[in-house]
Amino acid sequence: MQKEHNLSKNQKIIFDLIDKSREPMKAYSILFNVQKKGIKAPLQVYRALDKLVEIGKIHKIESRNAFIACQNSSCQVSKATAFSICESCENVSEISNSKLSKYLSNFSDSSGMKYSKYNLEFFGLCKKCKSK
Amino acid sequence: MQKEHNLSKNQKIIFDLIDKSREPMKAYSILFNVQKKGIKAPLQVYRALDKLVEIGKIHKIESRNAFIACQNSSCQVSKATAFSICESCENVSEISNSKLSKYLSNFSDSSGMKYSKYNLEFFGLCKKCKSK
DNA sequence: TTATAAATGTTATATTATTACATACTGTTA
DNA sequence: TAACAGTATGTAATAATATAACATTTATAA
Repeated sequence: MQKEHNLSKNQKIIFDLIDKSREPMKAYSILFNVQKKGIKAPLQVYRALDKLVEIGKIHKIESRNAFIACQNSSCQVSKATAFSICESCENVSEISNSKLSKYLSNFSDSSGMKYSKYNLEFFGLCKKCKSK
Repeated sequence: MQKEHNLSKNQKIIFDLIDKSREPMKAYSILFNVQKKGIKAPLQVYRALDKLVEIGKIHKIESRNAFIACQNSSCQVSKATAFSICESCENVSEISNSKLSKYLSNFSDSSGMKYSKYNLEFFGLCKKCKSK
């Protein structure tokens, strides 16, 4: 199970904002949105984001420099993430597919490298955009 | 087969530099290295990088904002990329594993999304760093 | 309670990437 | 070859993303 983390004040403000958002949020858009709550500087945002990523409450979409709340109540998600990204509407969702995650978590090759984490991003067109 | 592209002057300068590098290169490090060749501005670098990525001669390592030359002579690689990244020495290499690429290229789920591209980044410790 | 780790606040700055606009080159085809 | 379209280049300015450095405060636990 995921360890229960007591979020600090800033962490909670920022997590709640991201969690409510239907789309990935960028750091400076987060900053803009929390300024009325007293969070004034980029570093305050980035520190909270770093922590939230570390404990798996949010994920960074690397190709977009944006953050979404974890959709997955199960454990280990911060070490094994997969997303689908629509290149037209930019909708992003977390893929929760146990076969996929099992396959990738168990992946090993001849390089002698020990993999402890992965991030996978699929790109394409979502149902809506496909039919346009 | 991969279409043969005649690289332009800037594209060639920048590709050659990246191709010779044993590690992923960042845009501004590339800029610094090609200034003696007359490429003076970030935009000149980014334009060449964009094109080189588009035609699959290089790949962007999203989690590192860095670029490496494609190690794969086969086609389609720019649409189906996988890398292993050592979190200690930051060594990055392209994974060429046909089972993995087949599995991911054929991946589909119930979302109704049509996937046309993916990027996968594995993290861990390489052989050398593991034994330290 | 005292020490330690974690979080916060603040200023400044570094790094990564794009906009906007003008010009030049390359290849095609009329 | 002239005209065109598409691609590439040059340049300046600026936007967007992220971190360094330092001082202080709060939470946790020994």
